[in-house]
Amino acid sequence: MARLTSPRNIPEATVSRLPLYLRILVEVTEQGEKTVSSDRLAELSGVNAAKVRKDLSHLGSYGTRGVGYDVEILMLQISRELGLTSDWAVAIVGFGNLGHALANYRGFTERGFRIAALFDADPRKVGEKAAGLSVRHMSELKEVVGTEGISIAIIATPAAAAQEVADLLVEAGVKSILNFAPQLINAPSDVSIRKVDLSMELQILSYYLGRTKVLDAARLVK
Amino acid sequence: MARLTSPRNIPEATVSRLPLYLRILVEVTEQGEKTVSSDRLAELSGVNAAKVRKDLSHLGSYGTRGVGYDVEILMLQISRELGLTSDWAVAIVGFGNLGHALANYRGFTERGFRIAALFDADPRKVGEKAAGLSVRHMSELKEVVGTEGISIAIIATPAAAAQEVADLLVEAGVKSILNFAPQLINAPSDVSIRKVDLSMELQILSYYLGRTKVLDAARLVK
DNA sequence: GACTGTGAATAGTTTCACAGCC
DNA sequence: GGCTGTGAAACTATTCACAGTC
Repeated sequence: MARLTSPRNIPEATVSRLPLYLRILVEVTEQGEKTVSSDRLAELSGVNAAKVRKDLSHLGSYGTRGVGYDVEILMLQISRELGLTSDWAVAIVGFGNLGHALANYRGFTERGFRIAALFDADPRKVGEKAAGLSVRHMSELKEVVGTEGISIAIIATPAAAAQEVADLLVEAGVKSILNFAPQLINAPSDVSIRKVDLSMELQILSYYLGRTKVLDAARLVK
Repeated sequence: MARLTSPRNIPEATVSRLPLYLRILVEVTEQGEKTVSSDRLAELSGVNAAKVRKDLSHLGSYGTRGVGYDVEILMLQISRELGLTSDWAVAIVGFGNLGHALANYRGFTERGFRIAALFDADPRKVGEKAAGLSVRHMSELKEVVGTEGISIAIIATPAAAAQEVADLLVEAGVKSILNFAPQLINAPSDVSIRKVDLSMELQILSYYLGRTKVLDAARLVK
């Protein structure tokens, strides 16, 4: 199925920054501040002020010239746009080190993502507990996705299992996948996939380390 | 210090894909294939073939028209460009769930990143063990960074501690930081920082979930 | 005939700069 | 005077399309 443009279409780059602004706004609220300027948001988020304004303009006009943005209203608008007005149920597949850590990660629940089920293919792990849940066997996946109303799944399996797991998830009706396995996942185009590859991040840092070294060397030669 | 352009300057977007190609090439080698075309690399990496070719052209001309790329040579060139020809020593700061999981993560060592030290500010965690290492107290950080030759640090602390930890790391001479704390980190411009915000990833997925819902609804109305 | 390397075209993103409003 | 909202300009990245090479 082809992806249609949504009613109000927000650029990808902007979407990926909205959660950041939301986090900052929560912090600002906790400080008791009622309004915030694009300059202040820029400072707190590490994003250029013009970019903040352009990003926020995609949500509509919720700022007041000369004053700034009403923090409360802006939070609401961003939450609404991101679909965070109700909580989402999340499943974690793969109960190794990473899956275990993610199950216990406070940040998810704090931001309205309820970890609703844990799965593993290894019968020895089935029944282990974390975050008040027992690990279930993969064979239960389809059923549990239905009963728990799971919309988002996190893949934290070894690379070799990732595609198979993704297929099962798609079959069960999951439309959003966050993939931690270092493995490309193919899925129908109506399924959103994001990936986090931890080793890749270090390898990218390694590149820039190299560049700095070259600079240092150049400086020494001078 | 201002960031200078490096000798052969590779676009950021390309740099961030080089580790991906490298991973694919390792897989291809294991299959015993000696050459690989941009089409095949595209298929295996989920990147468009023209983009693959343009990316690789930034390394120089290591392909052969009518044949493809020599897998061995290409791996070597990418490794060299990414500065992965020797292993890097990595420190993990923060020994909570996530820090613990990262310490045991096989992917890092498999790709040449040696976890060389673990730190935590909590005296009760000091002495705990993971991956053959004992957790050390933050007060030892500066010294250990020197003796272990640590170039890259991973911050896996709560948000509130992240900036302070980053300051200590910078003071100790660390030039690359991977930040898992949901908190902006400020550092001198010669320090590279990458961030991974797990909740943000789910929030972004939530946005696209919302879009699909709208589509489904639209279909139902029709 | 198969495949790379790359200019040219296109698309997407960021930044500037300022008119317009409070 | 302070600050938003936004066209226009600048930059970055992607994709096309094909000449050039093996």
